Amino acid sequence: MIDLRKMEQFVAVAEALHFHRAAARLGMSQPPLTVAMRRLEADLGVPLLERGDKRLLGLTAAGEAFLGEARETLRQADVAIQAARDTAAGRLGRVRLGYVGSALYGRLPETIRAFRAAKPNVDLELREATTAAQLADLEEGALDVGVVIPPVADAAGLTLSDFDDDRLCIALAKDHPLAEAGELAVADLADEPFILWPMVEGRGFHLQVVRLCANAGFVPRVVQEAHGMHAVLSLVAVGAGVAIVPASMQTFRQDRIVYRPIAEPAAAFPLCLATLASSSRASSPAAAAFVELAAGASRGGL
Amino acid sequence: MIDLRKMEQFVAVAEALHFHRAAARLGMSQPPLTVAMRRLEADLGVPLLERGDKRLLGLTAAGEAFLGEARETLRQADVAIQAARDTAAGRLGRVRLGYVGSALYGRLPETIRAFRAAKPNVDLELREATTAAQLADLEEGALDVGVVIPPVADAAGLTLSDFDDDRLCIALAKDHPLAEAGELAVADLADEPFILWPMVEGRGFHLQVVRLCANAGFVPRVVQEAHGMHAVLSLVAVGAGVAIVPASMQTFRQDRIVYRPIAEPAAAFPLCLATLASSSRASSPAAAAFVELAAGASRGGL
DNA sequence: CAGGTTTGATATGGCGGAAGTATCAAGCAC
DNA sequence: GTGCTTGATACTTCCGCCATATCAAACCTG
Repeated sequence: MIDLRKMEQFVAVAEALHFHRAAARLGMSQPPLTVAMRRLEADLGVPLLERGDKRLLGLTAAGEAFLGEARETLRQADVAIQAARDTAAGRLGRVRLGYVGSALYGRLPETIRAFRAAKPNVDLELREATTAAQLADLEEGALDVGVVIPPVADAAGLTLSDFDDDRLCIALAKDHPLAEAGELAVADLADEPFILWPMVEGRGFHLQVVRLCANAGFVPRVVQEAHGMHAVLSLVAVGAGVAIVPASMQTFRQDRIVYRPIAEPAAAFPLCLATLASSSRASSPAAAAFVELAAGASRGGL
Repeated sequence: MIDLRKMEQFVAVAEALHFHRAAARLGMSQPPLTVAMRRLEADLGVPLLERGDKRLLGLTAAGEAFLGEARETLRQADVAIQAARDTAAGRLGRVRLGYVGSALYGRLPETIRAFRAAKPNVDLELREATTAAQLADLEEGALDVGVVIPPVADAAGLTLSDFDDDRLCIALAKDHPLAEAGELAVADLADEPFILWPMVEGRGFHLQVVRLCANAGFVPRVVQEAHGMHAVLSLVAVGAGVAIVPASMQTFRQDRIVYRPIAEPAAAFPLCLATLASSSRASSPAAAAFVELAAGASRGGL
């Protein structure tokens, strides 16, 4: 019989293309894995692995086809188990929500609060991660909903919906020469020292700022990287440089900082909700409810 | 471990709400089924069945939730198995088929139609390309099957098989002086104005014609290039010149055109199917099926 | 209420599958 | 060649599943 265990083993072998490493990942030894794969092939009546002389070369076409469907089967089996446990525990569901760090300064916190209030029995798991990591997790079924920074190459069956439509603005020390101006263009900052948060933490936002400067014809001279938006603003306050931040940061008022809007249309800073097309349909009604609530709030303004 | 067998058993029990009948349906006896269900519940850590005093009353909420997802899991597992088998049998998959432009005027279209009808679940991707480009793509694994013009230097492990055995013929305006002749030699055309399709579109065919003329001792005087075989024939029809075309074009009868066979053996215009030797074996059964169908039809005449 | 029927639970033995250890065989690197 | 890598094979052990046999409780029937 072809059971989930064999599928799991096959997926490991197919991914590692190496019996020994696959066995290690499965926490077993190599010989039974070899035997299991031969047996799986025998049960299917179809070769899945292409064996060169004493070395795995790759998957056959059938192997490729089986790999994808087996992954889906394992994911679905997990859904079944979770569904039973969640229901028994009185939970109506679970939403694993990923978000890029910069989303915390927009309307995401309010949305989270609203969802928790509307569905107190749904587990909302929060995970900060980059856009790329979230998309990967979504495809693996490790995430239900992601708050990501577009553009997103829709490799797999991802569904996107607008979530937040923030803009970027410029944060300056109050006594900065440019602080008097009404509206600034990004180009005005060409010679200013920049404070930016590091590439590793919030890659999408980092790129957004760099791209905005590139459009204005210069490369920002970064004098300081700061972890976290509040650290960035603290450095701006002490006059270390200027920063480009989400406009929603203006809610954090501080005497020594002034915010100036950015004229360029390129200063738009939208966020999208991404879900796996198949996931929102069947396997997670709770996730669908989250997306719906977020979209509804979006239409209703804030 | 929770495997597919237990899910299958649970579905049977949940549907029958009766251990004996469920066991009968599963082709097993009742006692192990009872044990299996207890074990399933223990593994999940959740009761699924509501037991009245010595009688199954129904499912718990968790049981209901699990039932649906378990059914889906079983369905998906079946999809995985079928996908592997169908792919191996060539019923499912993808064939990337390259062809030289002139192949479109032979039996390729009919072959494509027959294959699509025979294997509706196989993606047949069509790409027009020169012989050289196809051979390169085949070696890179970017193409599964190519319809090419021989001769082909079998650099790598390419497998060739005869596909089409057309001949070239001469197309003349009906009132052309040579139209009365029975069979013509290419040399008879030495002083005629030629209509040819351009080098860029159908390089192999272009060369074939030029070579044929060179064998007959002259260089064709090309008065007009026309994109596409039908454009060529239209120009022939209005008396702009003569053309050498695949004999299969004779199926496009037109009052103002006559076709004449060419005596020379060099007027053969064969096409071959090329596949990567290793590919036809394992990595693409669908491609192998295409080749087989093409070869079978070839043997069967038509 | 007695006795049989229905329905599920329990006990035990056999069989098969899966994992482990040990070992082998073939290719590859130095 | 020597040693390493990588997969295949042999054999043993152990665990889980299934079947038969049996039990226990509830239900039905006269």
